Amino acid sequence: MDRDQTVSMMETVLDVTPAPEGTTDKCCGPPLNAKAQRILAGARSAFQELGFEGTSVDEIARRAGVSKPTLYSYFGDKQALFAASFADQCQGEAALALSSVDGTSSDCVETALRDVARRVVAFLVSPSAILMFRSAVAESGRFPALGRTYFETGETTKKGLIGLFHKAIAAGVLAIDDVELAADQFLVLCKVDLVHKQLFLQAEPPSEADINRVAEGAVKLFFDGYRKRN
Amino acid sequence: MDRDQTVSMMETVLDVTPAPEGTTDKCCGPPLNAKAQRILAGARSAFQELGFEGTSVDEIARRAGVSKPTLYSYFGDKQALFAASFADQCQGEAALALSSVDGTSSDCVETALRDVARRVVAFLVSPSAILMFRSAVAESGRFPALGRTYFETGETTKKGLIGLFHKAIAAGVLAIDDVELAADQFLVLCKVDLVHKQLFLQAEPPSEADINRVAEGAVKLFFDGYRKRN
DNA sequence: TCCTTACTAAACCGTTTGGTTCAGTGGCTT
DNA sequence: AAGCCACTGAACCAAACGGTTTAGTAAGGA
Repeated sequence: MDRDQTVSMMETVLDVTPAPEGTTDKCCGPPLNAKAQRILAGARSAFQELGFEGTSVDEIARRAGVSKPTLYSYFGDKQALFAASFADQCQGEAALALSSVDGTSSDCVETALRDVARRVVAFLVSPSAILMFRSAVAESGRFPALGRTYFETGETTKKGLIGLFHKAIAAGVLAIDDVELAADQFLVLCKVDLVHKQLFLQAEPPSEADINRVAEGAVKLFFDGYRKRN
Repeated sequence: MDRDQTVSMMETVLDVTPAPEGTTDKCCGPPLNAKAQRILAGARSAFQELGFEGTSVDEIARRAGVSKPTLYSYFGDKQALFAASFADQCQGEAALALSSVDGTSSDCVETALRDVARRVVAFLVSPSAILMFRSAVAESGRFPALGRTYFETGETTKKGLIGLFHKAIAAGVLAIDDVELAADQFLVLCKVDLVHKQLFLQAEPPSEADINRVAEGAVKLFFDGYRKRN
């Protein structure tokens, strides 16, 4: 009867902790919040495949193997679940992306760069990165916060790359006046062709030869332009 | 359950001619099919803003200023309307994109290239290009035909660019062994930074200075790498 | 005058949506 | 034993969906 106290229910916490204090796990509770993780995983897979509007909450519950009320007890509504699932995904991918640029294996700059390029290309064309890019592009128009989250993820990768550049500049190997621009250029050069094909044609994942061709081309162009001359 | 009989739906007629035999236009019929155009325009704006699943047919009818039955008499169902609106959009943008690369104003290759780069960058960051990219990325996962259409649109632009390169190679100004790769590189270099920012942050359209910075950077890097030496 | 043609607003149909409620269950602790 | 707990499945709700039907209108040609 008193139908409309719906208002105060809407600011859900996003704070995923309605979980049991003592987790019901057998022992020392390896997945600190297993149910929430399963829900997030189900949500991610559904949202990636069907988009926000195309995904029903029932479908998510089905994929997560969880009842709908449980789902709603963890995440207040569909939007909150979407935001949480995307943030979770971003966090995972960010670590992966960063690992692509911070493992400077060689002391020869060109070799190190080639190494980085190969890893970056391989990362960018990976199914998970493609799916995530697609989600970000698709939904950030209506959910600006999501776009910002994704953008920041990319920025940290860029910062890592800029760190590399500064080292090479200090060593007198590279000469770059606009490092921001250079980093952006390096990264887009790693996207050449393959990402596009993965995105619009559903090409099968590129071969190592494809990856090498692009990485090689990127490094060559980049190094030709930014190598310190004489 | 029966979620995916989407396949054969996309090659719908696309042929917009359920219009009256003798068009009811006053005279020689200036807009050969004005109603269909209005519907397409309404559909485009709605789909771009809300996505396929997020857009209701009622909303399209409202934007087009047309009744729902009329809409259904022109385009059989929502998917057909979506396909038609996207194809229409692609056609428009393709012409615009191509015009960016085929107006070789100068006989100095570097100047001509700089000119092309500026036009390509300006095109890529234009609101319509951004919106279209977003649509293509968002929906091509579920509607592969759409992805292919968009990809082909990009390919024609690339072909135009490659034509330019061949002329410059013949003139002994550029030295390129893999022109496909070079064209891809040139185009992605024109996307640096600005497109990303436009896509994920809803930045206001970049200034001419921004565009020049990117175009300049692209040409410099490209020309450094592919200029014929000695 | 009457018929046809293109269109409209509005009601309608069956289904699905996001979200809630509820009765009940298995495992824990005390 | 009793109570608590997170959880489930199914039913339920109002709203919105894609799509169709209906009744009616304005214009043109005979």
